[in-house]
Amino acid sequence: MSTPTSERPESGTVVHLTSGANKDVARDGRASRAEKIREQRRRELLDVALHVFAQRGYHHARIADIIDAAGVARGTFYLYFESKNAIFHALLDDLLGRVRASVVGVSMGTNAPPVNVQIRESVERVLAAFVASPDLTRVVLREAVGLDAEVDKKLADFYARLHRWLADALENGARLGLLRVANGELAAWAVLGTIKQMVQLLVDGTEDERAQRPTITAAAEAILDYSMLGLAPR
Amino acid sequence: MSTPTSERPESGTVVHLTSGANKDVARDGRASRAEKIREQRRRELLDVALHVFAQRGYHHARIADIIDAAGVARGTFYLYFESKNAIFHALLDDLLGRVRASVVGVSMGTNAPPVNVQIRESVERVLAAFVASPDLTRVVLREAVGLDAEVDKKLADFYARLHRWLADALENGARLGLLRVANGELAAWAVLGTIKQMVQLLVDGTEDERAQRPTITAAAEAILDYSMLGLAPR
Amino acid sequence: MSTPTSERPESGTVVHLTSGANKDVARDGRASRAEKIREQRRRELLDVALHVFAQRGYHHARIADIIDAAGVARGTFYLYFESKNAIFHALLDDLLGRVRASVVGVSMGTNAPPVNVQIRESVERVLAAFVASPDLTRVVLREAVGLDAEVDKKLADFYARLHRWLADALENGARLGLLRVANGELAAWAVLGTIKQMVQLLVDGTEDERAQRPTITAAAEAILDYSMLGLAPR
Amino acid sequence: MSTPTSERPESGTVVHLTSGANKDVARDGRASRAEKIREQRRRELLDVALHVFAQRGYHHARIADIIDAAGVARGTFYLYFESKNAIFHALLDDLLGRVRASVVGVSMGTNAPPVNVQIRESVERVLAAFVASPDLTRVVLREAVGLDAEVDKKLADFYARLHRWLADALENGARLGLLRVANGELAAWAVLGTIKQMVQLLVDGTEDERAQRPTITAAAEAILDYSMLGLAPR
DNA sequence: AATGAATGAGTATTCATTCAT
DNA sequence: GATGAATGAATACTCATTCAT
Repeated sequence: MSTPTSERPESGTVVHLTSGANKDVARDGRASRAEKIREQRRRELLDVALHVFAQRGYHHARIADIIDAAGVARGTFYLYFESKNAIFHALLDDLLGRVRASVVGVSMGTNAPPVNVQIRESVERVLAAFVASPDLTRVVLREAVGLDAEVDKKLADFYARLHRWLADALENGARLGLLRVANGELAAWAVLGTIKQMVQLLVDGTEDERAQRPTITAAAEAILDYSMLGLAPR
Repeated sequence: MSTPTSERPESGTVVHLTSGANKDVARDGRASRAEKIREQRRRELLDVALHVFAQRGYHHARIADIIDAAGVARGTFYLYFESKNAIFHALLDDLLGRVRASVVGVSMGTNAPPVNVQIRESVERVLAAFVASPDLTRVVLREAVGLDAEVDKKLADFYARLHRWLADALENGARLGLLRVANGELAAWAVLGTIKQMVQLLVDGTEDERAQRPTITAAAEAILDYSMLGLAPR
Repeated sequence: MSTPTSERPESGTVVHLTSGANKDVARDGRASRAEKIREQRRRELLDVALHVFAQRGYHHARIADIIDAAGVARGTFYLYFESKNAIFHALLDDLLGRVRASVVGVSMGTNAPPVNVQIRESVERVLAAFVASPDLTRVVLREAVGLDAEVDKKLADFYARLHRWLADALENGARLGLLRVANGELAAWAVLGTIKQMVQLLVDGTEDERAQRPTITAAAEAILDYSMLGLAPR
Repeated sequence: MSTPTSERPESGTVVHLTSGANKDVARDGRASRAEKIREQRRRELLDVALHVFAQRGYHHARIADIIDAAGVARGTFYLYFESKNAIFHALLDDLLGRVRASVVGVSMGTNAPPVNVQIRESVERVLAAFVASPDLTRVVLREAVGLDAEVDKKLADFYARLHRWLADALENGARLGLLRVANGELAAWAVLGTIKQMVQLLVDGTEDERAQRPTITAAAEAILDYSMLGLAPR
């Protein structure tokens, strides 16, 4: 296997489980090892595929590119993924799952941090989840739309969920007198649009543009400043 | 030729006029007639292609689909467009051009309308330019990203231009004390993100979602309300 | 196009129709010519495919073999036949159709030839229909069974039809006192088995076996002698 | 291992005997046990393969189908059979061998049963040999022809042998004045065709056709009646 | 002996584009 | 201009077989 991009930090997160008490695990250390190797290869293929998709785009990426880069035989690819489409879905699920996990509700407990701080952190977390895998984010943002019905549905669901979360948050804020919201649904879409644009900014850009890219913190700051205070002088 | 969707308002304007008396156009009536017919066919092909792209997506759309729907021979297609890619570019240019044209600077003349009115109208015009061709907008938004380097460049330029326009406007507003702008560039991206999202909202959506779609005016209203006033109570 | 086997005598039989009065045919001599060329190519491909199937067997025959032998581009093949399977079906239909057409009922008219003569001629005609295209017969007999469900059905129908014809014939003969038939259905199968074996004999065989192959007449003779008189002395 | 069809009567005869006391077989009890187990597995694989071939046909049958059904690892298959082709050959040899064994010459001894009885029994034995393994017979009849050169040769030899046997029998019969034979060779082929057709009848057929299938005795009866007496009234 | 992960040769089919008529 | 038959490059996927453990 060659060494591909491997931008994914959580590549190994799933593996380190067998460390504690493992009396019954002795049973099939063999099996578990095989499992580990299998998982590694899967990750390798995912990483390589991501790289290839990023370079050539989904449609121009050939299975041959992936297996060549991974140093794996043709059939091996299909041992791990059903199809070219399937590996894209795996990548997509990966990103969407991670972003979803980064979204948490605002806690209203007495010793909870101030609401505005919570919100800022929430936004930062979401941005960070995307930016942690810029290639993946770029690939998903660029290639996923219109790929196939299932992908479309996944994306629609994903955005609908984010939208729901935002709309609920806005409504809560309004109820508490913290926010002034005319049309919660539309406003939530507006916020989502802002966030999406910032993600793109954080992740896209040619070489030289990348230099003047905002930091995650700056981007979150901008989102909140813009969303909360608006552009009109106060 | 069959009769396709033809969502484009200017689509039919040139059409079926040349039948009557054309004596005085003797100069080059022949040539001009041919020219007109040619233009008509071109439009027809564009309309049909848009329809096909909207139905099946760019990648799944076959030239055969287009010529079948247009009732035109295979070779004829290539008399009007260099390639499948070229007709997409034509469609893309069409939309981007129209939107670009809808963007006008804010006039500072003494008898010009109030600035906020001008801005509102500007935003509405942009939204309207997209919404005038919802299929086309949807196709461009869904299929254009990542299609090929040239398309990418066109889109990047287009958005960069919109961004520039917004950034300048914000800067002007700030200079005049009309706007409170911390980071003009970022803020402009934020506004652009909001607009893009609203366009998508106006143009996307399943059948039942379409019912609760905002009107252009409401969308523009939401954009301005959100952008100007922000969500925090004033 | 190269020159393949072309064992098929009726290759041109479908074409010679436009000879008589053709006032209205003037309309589209172009179209009819195109039609003719098309039909020729189709035949050419069928002939070549038969040759290839005969050489390598259906499963080992590659489309590449066929188009190489036909001197035709890959796509051209699919202009004429939907798939490799489809061209086999066309071949199969060809043979079965021809054999079916060779089967005629026995005429009972007063000035009709004697029944036994009619039967002999009928059997000879069937044998001749097979033997006229020995390669095709061999291919169908060798490759068709178990190829796919549809082929199986066609063959089953074909044999069922032959069986029906024989069974009816036997029954008629029995009614007229010309035949002694214990179990008409079984007897018909027995006759069919005899015929099939003879067809195989006429069509199969290695080079040197081919020398001692019976003639069609001898084979028909044998079939009738055996079927009618049996092996026991009379 | 799973439990497959196992239509073969001798399939289980060798099985599960070796569990009890095997002290006195100390010589090579180990080896013989291993041998027995091996043989058992081989049979199991043959049975399963036959089942799979019967269901999907040789070409559509995958090794995966066989090992899945047999509950055996991939490599294990190749410990018992060289290839997919090899297991088919084993099956084929099985059937042909059994049928060959069922063919015995007519005894002319003084206290031998009457010749006609012997013949009838011979035919019945052959039919029974086929019908004892209807699936296998069907598979061999459907899939073997045209599979590969070696299979073809085996079948040709097999039929040639049957033909020889029949031809000799006819000749003998003729010499003894028991039979009236014009062309012994051809007549033998005719009889063989009749037999083959009856075997097919006995073994083939859809569910409802199976009901009206003749018994072996009836089929043998039909063969002899038809072959000996012919269809013409005596 | 048994396992099953890995291999890689093999191929039917699609479809954008061309060009002779 | 218009036609549509012909082209052929391009590629995902299957599955029998191998071999290290």
